[in-house]
Amino acid sequence: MQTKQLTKALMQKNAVILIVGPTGSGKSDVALRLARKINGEIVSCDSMQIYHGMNIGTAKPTAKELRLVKHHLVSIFSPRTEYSVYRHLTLALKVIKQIIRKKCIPIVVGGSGLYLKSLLDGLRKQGGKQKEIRGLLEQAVKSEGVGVLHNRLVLLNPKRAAQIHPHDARRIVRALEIEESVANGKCEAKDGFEAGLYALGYNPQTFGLMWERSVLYERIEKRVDQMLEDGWLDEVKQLKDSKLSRTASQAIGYCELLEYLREKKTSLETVAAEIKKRTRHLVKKQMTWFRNQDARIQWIEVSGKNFVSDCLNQIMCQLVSSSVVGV
RNA sequence: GGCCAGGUAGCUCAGCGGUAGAGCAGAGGACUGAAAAUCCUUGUGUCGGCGGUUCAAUCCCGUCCCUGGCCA
Repeated sequence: MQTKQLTKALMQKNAVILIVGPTGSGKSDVALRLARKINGEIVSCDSMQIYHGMNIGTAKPTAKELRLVKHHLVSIFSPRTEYSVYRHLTLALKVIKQIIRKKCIPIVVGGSGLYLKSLLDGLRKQGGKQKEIRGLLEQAVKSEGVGVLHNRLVLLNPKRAAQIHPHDARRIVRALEIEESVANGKCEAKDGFEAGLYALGYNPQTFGLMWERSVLYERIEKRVDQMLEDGWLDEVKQLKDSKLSRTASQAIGYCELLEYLREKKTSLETVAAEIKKRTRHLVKKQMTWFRNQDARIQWIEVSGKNFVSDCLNQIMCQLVSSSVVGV
């Protein structure tokens, strides 16, 4: 099958290709090659790459790569803004629609599990962050303890309470925030649903890149060193005066490097080790998520130097066979 | 060479006459508007070697080895 035909077939089927996997798995490289081959545009599904000024540490595609293929939802917000799953879902859906209208194939790339899941399956409409209510609840966690709040949730919404561990303050606060904002009439009852790709009639094809963990760990450690060599510290210096939002400040490495710049209490080596550690934790968490959360992912075992080409071939084969068979 | 302090889980260290425990790392898991976040589960290791005292020694005594500090 010619790639032109494939593109056409994919378009007719309303296909959206998704490439997922842990950080450092090479998703972006594979996606870039695929996009060039089948006339695709890339939609980032990454909670940190949406911030401009945070490039090296979030492993964004290079300027050259960004020029080569159209990328969406990369560097579109200031690190001072808060971001959320919901916001990402609405933006991503909009962008995907536009790409298809242009007769291109959307290729979603990312490692943020929840973002991917919400994009595929949608999100319950339950009202956004209620600043005052959440603030009070967070106070209450400090003064009364999580246990008290969990008990309150048990009374208000026993079903939800049963799903959340009594120590998980963050989720308990959010759940109570929803209950209370509905009770206060601050938002509508929460039975609506924000549809995802499946419900909207798209045809998602999800591929996952899976490495042997120890090999991926090695890649990641090298990558952190490389980022520092590439001037990550200078990038962080630029951010020094702009207060990172609650969400942006969660990005691995940025807070650590800012602290290092502020008061050189430890060596850069120690900071680098800490960054590597957090990244390893991330990889592990992502692997757990993808392994258990979504059975629809078509896994591709990755290894070796030519993994980008190998992956690309496998994905092309799968796409061809699925459009011939007619998924 | 002398004196002192140490040698306990992969790492940092608690402990103490009845054969051990925390934090971190590692592993597994959860996940519905902060997700690169948040939370849960999981610890047998010649307690440096060898001798001795004791019913019993990681713990006391002797000795040897190793590490750090101070004095020569």
